Amino acid sequence: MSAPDARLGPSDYVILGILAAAGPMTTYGLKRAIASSVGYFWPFPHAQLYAESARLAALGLLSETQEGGGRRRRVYSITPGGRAAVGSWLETPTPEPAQFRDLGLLKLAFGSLAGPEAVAALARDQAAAHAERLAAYEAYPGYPMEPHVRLTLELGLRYERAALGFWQEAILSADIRDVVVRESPGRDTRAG
Amino acid sequence: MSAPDARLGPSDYVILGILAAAGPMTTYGLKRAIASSVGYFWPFPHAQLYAESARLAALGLLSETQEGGGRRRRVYSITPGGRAAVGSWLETPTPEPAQFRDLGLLKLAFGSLAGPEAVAALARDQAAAHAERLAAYEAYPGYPMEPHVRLTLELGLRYERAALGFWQEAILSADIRDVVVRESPGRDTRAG
DNA sequence: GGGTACATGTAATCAGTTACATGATTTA
DNA sequence: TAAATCATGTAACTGATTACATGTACCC
Repeated sequence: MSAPDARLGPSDYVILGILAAAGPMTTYGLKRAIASSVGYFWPFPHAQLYAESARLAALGLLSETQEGGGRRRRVYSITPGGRAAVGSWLETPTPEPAQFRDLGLLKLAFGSLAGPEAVAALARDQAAAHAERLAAYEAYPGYPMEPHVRLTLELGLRYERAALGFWQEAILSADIRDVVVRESPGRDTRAG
Repeated sequence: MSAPDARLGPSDYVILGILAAAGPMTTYGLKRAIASSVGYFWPFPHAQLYAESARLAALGLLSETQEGGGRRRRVYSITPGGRAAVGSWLETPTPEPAQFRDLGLLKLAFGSLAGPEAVAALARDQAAAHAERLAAYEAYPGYPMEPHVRLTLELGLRYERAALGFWQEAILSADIRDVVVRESPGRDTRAG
């Protein structure tokens, strides 16, 4: 059935998924649609959209038409091939672990190079930042949101709460290693 | 004092930080040192080390010497300039929010395109994967680990626990949106 | 009618990844 | 001593980010 499966990356599936779910739109439309859905946790700078969607069109997974009017913007829609590609992607398992890139955490790892003062300042900073994000998450409007997307937000919330708690404990403990010490004795590894 | 501050990225600070903390080593040594510290959450493919550390040497932040023996491996050590760079990096605040790239979450966001069956399968998958990682984290040896690094692991643990709980609830609920529904009543959307 | 914010796009660069290649060391 | 594994490195490519440039709408 001639699947033209040149390797697609996650970003490609974001584009395909949005178009499959919400119908044809311009590149700018894509930008907004992404920003209001997976954009919360999957960064996607708009410049990339142009390259990426052109490539998908070349692969036959999108079809591209130009507007007639003054500025001839491109409008993309998904082809049956594209739809099939998202579908099978959604159904294949996802072995790769999630990766989180946290600059604060990175700095913490090198805390021994800075004084305890600097580490404490870092903790205060990070706690504040996470509190702010948490508040922003909680403030999102509930109504016009696709349920699955809302779910992803729920996990985002939990991550933020975990981070906030972590950094707050780090603040409270004069010596930072108390965070772990306090955790260790009572911790039964119930992961089994 | 002529700080040659060509923009440094996080990866650069990883290299500088390791060398500052643990003394001179070969590129391969760096690879291992990274793997056993921040490598848990900050992926750093070894191929990048060669390019990156050469660049840092060119900037005068590292000094590079060749071994005399059969294979003339490069040994890097940090210069005073390099040490200063890490130091000031550690002391400047970190405004950028952490970003987590989670393929499972991305698929969940597009759950409406797949059947509830597929979403349920996804949830089962993800729960299993996170449980496994959680177990791996908990199994790390405690003793020879630098306390700050251990702390980062602690946050990693909490993230994994949050994710595990999330996906487990998703499994349990026949209809996936229950995860949110159950959360909602207690949560007053205080966004005004 | 000029400023400001939103919309639309290109180009250059940089970081990250994959793939490959080969040398050294251990082990069966 | 052959196979396997660990160590070391290069090259090519793809994806992500930055910077810029310009167009259009609205608002004062």
